[in-house]
Amino acid sequence: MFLYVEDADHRPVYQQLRDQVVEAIARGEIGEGTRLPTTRQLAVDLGLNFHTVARAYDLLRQEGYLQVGRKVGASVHVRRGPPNAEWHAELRVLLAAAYAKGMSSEEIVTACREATQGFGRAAEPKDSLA
Amino acid sequence: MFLYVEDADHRPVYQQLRDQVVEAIARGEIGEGTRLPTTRQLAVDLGLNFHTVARAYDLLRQEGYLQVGRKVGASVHVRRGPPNAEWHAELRVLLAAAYAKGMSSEEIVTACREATQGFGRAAEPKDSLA
DNA sequence: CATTTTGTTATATAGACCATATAACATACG
DNA sequence: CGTATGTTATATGGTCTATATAACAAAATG
Repeated sequence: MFLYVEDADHRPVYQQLRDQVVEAIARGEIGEGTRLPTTRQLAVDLGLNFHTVARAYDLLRQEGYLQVGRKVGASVHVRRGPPNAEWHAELRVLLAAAYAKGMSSEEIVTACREATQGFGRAAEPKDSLA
Repeated sequence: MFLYVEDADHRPVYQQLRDQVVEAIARGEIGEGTRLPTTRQLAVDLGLNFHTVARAYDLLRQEGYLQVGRKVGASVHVRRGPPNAEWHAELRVLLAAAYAKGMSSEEIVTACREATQGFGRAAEPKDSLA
């Protein structure tokens, strides 16, 4: 199950869920059309309030990863497009941290390449998650 | 001046300052030994409370970018070392977001390489900032 | 058409986080 | 010894996060 709550994680819970969905899409674990658990079901599974789950789903909808509708639930439906300025700014800060600590540009690029290993397109839409 | 406050930025102010110092080190604008403005001076310059600035400096000290001492102030003194697991996790999430939106691994690596352009080692220690 | 299911909206509370404020202390320099 | 700079302490107010209760709206199902 790719959705879970890490108490030791400093990110707000809704942000953790958002990040986990994004990574699952990138790894091809879920793809176009895959349905996610309902907000109430996932809340019960993870011991959360369904508003918290709904907040994660809404963020993912705003960012263009999910399609969410009443009665039909949430499913993956990615609005493709290049990263925005904020993404580039976040990338710069993150890579700057490594460079400032002594990593070379080439080592950084290698780390980035390694980070994308494991990414892949999902073969086909799935009905639900295991 | 590489330290400023962006009201539209969603990051807490102390985090913005932290990120700006890290980027300035990576770009070679400041290097080993460079002194930063005192917490009181920078607070006045930016219209902040000096506790807020001190919080940014303390975070940078904990993460190993600055050396801070009473009366002597803060200066760049980087504790070199490979990125930690949290850095790798943040990188994965960030790159996953781009991949999920349709970017290929090669395009992502290219974006990372471009993000490191502009990085460089500072020529020599400087007394203070312009 | 009624019921059920699922997301949405509204209001409220409590705790954590953030920035500020005031005050004082501790260390180090000149 | 006075000054400068960071550190610690306590407090306040606003914002954010997660939860809680309640109800509504849309859509699917039988």
